[in-house]
Amino acid sequence: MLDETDREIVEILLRDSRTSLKELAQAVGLSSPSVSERLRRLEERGVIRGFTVEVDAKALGFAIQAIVRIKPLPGKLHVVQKLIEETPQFGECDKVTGDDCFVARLYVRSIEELDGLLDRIADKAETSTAIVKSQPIPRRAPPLQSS
Amino acid sequence: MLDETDREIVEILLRDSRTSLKELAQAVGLSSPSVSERLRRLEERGVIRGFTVEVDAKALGFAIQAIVRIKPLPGKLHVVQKLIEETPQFGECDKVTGDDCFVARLYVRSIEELDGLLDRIADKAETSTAIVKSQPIPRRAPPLQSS
DNA sequence: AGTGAAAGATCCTTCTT
DNA sequence: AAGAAGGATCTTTCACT
Repeated sequence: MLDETDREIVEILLRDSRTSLKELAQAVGLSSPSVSERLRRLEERGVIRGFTVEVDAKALGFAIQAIVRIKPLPGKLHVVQKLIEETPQFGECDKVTGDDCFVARLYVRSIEELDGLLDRIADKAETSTAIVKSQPIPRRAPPLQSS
Repeated sequence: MLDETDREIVEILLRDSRTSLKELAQAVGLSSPSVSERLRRLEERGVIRGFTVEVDAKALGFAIQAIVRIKPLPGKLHVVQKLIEETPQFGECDKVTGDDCFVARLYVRSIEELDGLLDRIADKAETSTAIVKSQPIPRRAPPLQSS
C-alpha cells in the first residue's frame, strides 16, 4: 500500500508534523520536490487526513478516563446518541454490534462529574462503566506495513 | 484552565497544526510574538503534547475496526499485555477496572485477519468482540472550556 | 519519479517601546 | 503585549534526466 519511502515519511510526521520538507527529504534520501509530491499524494489518497496537535487530557484537568458501554432502552437509541454527541466529555464513541450499542470514552475531572454525567443517561439506557487504570497502548496509527 | 485566547489557539491547531504564527495571531487578535509565547507555554505545560498527523485506517486498507474486551486467564495477565502491545493492529488499549481487564481497538483488513488475531489470544484470555459499525464520535480532544 | 538550483515568498524571532 | 525589521528558512517552480 505504502512503499518504504512513504512509510518513513508518515512515521516521521506522526512523530512531529512540523518536520520541514527539507528535513524529510534528507531523512528519506530524496529531494524536497519529490517529498513534496509524495506528501501531496498521501493527502490526496486520504492516507494523511490532516495535521493536528495532540492535547493532553490530564493537563487540562481531566484526571479520570472511563470506558462506558451504553445500551439504550427500547426506542431511545436516537436520543441517547444525540446526548452522547452533545456531551463534550465524550472523547470517542463507537457504535458497535452486539448487545451493547455504544462504547465510549469519557473524560472527567472527578468521580462526581462521572456520576453526574452517567445519571443524565440513566433513564434512557443501561450503562456499564470501567475506569481506566492505565493505557498500555495510547492511541496510535494502524500498521503502515503490509505485513 | 485555558483563557479564551489559548482555547482559540488550540482549537485552530487541532483543525490544522500547520497554521502559522502569523495566521494564529490575526485570528486571535494578537501579535505573532505573543502567540509564540503562548504556544511555548502551552507546550511547556503539557497541554499541547505534540504535533502530529492523522492517518486514515481505511485508506491503508484496514476496512474493519473492532472493540475487544480481554480478560486474561489466571496468571496470564503479563503475557497477554505483552502480546497486545506487540500486535501492531491494536490501535489503542486501556487497562480498566472491572471484570474485563483490557479494552482494546483492533484494526483489521478482513474478518479473517480478525479471526486470526483473536485466535492467538484465545488460549490466554477470554475475549469479547464487537465490530464497529460507525463512529458517532471519532477521536476528539477533551473540552477546552472549564464549563 | 526524481534532481538540483534558484527565486520568491513566508516566517519566526529579536529588540525597543 | 505591540510593532517593525532583520535574517533565516522554507517551498515551489523550472529545466533536465
